[in-house]
Formats: sequence, C-alpha cells, structure tokens
Amino acid sequence: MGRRQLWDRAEVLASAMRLFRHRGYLGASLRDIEEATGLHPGSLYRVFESKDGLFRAALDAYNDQVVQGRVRAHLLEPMDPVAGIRSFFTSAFETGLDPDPGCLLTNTAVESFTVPQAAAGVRRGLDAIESGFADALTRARALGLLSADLDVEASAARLLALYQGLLVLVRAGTPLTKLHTITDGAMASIGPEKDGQR
Amino acid sequence: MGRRQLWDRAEVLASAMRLFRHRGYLGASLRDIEEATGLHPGSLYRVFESKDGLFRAALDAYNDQVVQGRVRAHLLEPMDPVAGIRSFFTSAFETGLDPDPGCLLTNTAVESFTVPQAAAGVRRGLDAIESGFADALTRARALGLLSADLDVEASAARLLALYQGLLVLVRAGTPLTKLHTITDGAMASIGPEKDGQR
DNA sequence: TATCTTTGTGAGCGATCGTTCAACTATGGA
DNA sequence: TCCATAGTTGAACGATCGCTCACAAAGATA
Repeated sequence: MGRRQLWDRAEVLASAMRLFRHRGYLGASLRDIEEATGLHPGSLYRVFESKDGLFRAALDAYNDQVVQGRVRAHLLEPMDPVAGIRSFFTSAFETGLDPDPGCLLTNTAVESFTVPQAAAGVRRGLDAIESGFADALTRARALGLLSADLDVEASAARLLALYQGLLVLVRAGTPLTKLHTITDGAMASIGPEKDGQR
Repeated sequence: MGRRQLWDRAEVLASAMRLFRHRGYLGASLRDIEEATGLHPGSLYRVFESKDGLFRAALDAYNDQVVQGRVRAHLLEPMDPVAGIRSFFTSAFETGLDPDPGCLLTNTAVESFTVPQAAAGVRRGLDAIESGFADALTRARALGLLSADLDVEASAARLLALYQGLLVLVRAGTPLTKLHTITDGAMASIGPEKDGQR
C-alpha cells in the first residue's frame, strides 16, 4: 500500500559519506547533500529526521561497510598478516582514481566537539581498526613472522595512532614518498623487516 | 594622531586560536569570535580583512608561538633529546587545566579541503615539528643515546605521523593509559628503551 | 473508478551566517 | 579650540542555513 520509495538507501548513504568525508559535517549543506544524493529535503527528513540523523546513519554505514570491509580484507583474511598490515596502510593513500583522500572516522574525530552526537560512532570505528590490528599481529606472531614476545595490545594501539596520523598527513598533501617511508617505519617497528615486500 | 587601538593583537590572536582549535574554522561564527576575543566586527574587518584573514593570522601565530615554542622547549633545547621527544608527546595530552585538547594544526589539516587558504600554514607547522624531531634525533645519535645507523629522516617522519595520530585519538576521547602506551611505543621504535624514565 | 496511504517535490519559513558602514569616540597637531 | 585622523560600535544587509509543509504523484484496496 502506498507509493514505493524511488531511491536506494545504501546508495544515498554511500554518496553522503563521500560528501561528508570531503567537506566535513559543517561544510556539507543540505543543498550539497541534495545535489550529491539526489534526495530532496522532504524525503530526507521523513527518513533520517535531520541532517544529524543522516550523518549518523552515514557514519554507521561507513563503519559497517568501509571500515569493516577494509579490516576484513587486509587484517583478518590475508594468509600473510604482516603483508596485510602493510597493504592496510598503503590503501589509505594509494587511492588510485579517488581524487580526494582521507577517512570519515579521522575527520569526524577531529570535528567531534562540534558534532558530539557522532563520538560514539567514531569510537566504534577506531576500536574496530585497533582490534583488527591486534588480530593480524596475533596471527603473525603465531605464524612466527613476528617476535614471540611482541606486545600485541601496545603494538595495535601504536599502529592505530600511526594510521590516523597518516590520514592527517594525507589530508595535508604530504607527498607519496614520505607516506611510504612512514609505512615502512610502521612495519619495521613491529618486527624484523623482510625487505622488498612492498 | 587618531584614536589608539584598545586591544592587544597578540591577546586577540591567542583567544582566536583557542576558539578555532576547539570549534574549527566553520564551527566558529563571527558572533563566537566576538564573544571570545572581545573584538567587534568593524575592528576585526579593519585589521584582518575577513574571517579568513583572522584565521590565517591565528594559524601563523599558532605556528610561531605554540608550535615553535614547544619544538624549542622539548626538541631543540633539552640536554637529553630522547627525554625531550617523550615529553613532546606527553605534553599533547597531559594538558592539565585545559579542558579541551587537540592541535590547531591537526584540525586544520583535516579541515583543509573546506579552508584551502590555510594549507600553506598547515604545511609550515608540520614541517617545523618534523625538523624538530630530526634535530633531536640527530643530537641523540651524536650523544650515543640512539643507534648510530638510525635513519633520522625516516624516524622523524614516523614520529610526526604518530604525533598527529595521537592528537586525533585525543580528540576522540581515548583514555590516558592508552595514550601513554602509544608514547612508550614511539620511544621504543627509535631505539633501545631506558626503562622507568617517564 | 474512487479512496486511502505512502512517497516525492520544492517553495518558503525563521534563524543565523559573513560582512558592511554610518555614527560615535578618542587622540594629536595647528 | 577646532579640525583631521584613527579606532570603536552595533544595527542591518543580502545570502544561506537547517528545516517544514502543502500539494502532487504513485501504488494498494475495494
């Protein structure tokens, strides 16, 4: 009964998270959102209640799809967890076609004082990345790829910080060579580097 | 000849950088600025041309005073450069009285797509920190505190990334213990840790 | 077909944005 | 003392903000 919804929720959220990642919460107006998603204000407010509601939905979708997807693909599933950690890092700046880099989580963490409703989602995403690192490190240690007395918890926390820092530097226009240098250093800091495995 | 200026430029810029650090460029309205600095719009526009001009002036002042001051105090001047690096890190989250943490550089780097005029200032500040790290590392190496074959340039880049990441996590409300863990890891990654020197 | 329900559309609301400017106030020199 | 100059003040401008709502369109039921 009633008219069918013409738009796909997942597509709208995907456009919204791209826009919010690029411009931030405050920098993305409802006119921008309408242009990016094709959603008119009326429909938006019927489904998402407010701009804030849309943002929280987009952040949740970002966590569930983008973050979890990358954690799974690079940290949980690869046969070689050490190589997976490396590719997790490089995938943050070797975006290929995508012209505007960065991470919605990082950006929202920084903006979180002006958008406090998003703090919980930020924490959730950061925790997911950190436990992904911890999982990969644990597996690498079990495989003998890393030292047996590696402190997994501390290393995971440090990798998360380095990863977030990388995403800040990406936004500041740091050249690729330096980002690679940082990635190499991150790998060296968790254990003996096997050369030429980039 | 003519009336004297009633306000101190340095004080106004100090208030402005606090406000911008807390709320971001877009999140700080001119009414907020007026309340924080005591500067009425007319005076502001006479001296700084625009909100953007004030922001750039505040970012420059932040670089010249806060960033350079901390680089000097922790990285360039201390007798023990390794301890200096550690205190540079801890000073980012052991703010004491200051209720709202974070770094104007980090925040502006993330916001830089919506405030492109600030990109140059961000780069300048980040470079100052990185070369401060490089200086401290070079001195530490010369003093025999760090391995003679330490790659200073690469380590400085990695410390900068870790530091920026720390400032993201601070904003996200990461507990102090974890921030200390990350700091410990940063120190361990540049050389053999001398225990209990926090 | 007529009716009911759900969704789409976009003009327009009050509020607030960054900015301007005319009136006002203080100061130094003639 | 009076004028020229520099600085202060805050009302108000047009633009844009997030948001609302009356109406149109589209499917389901009878």
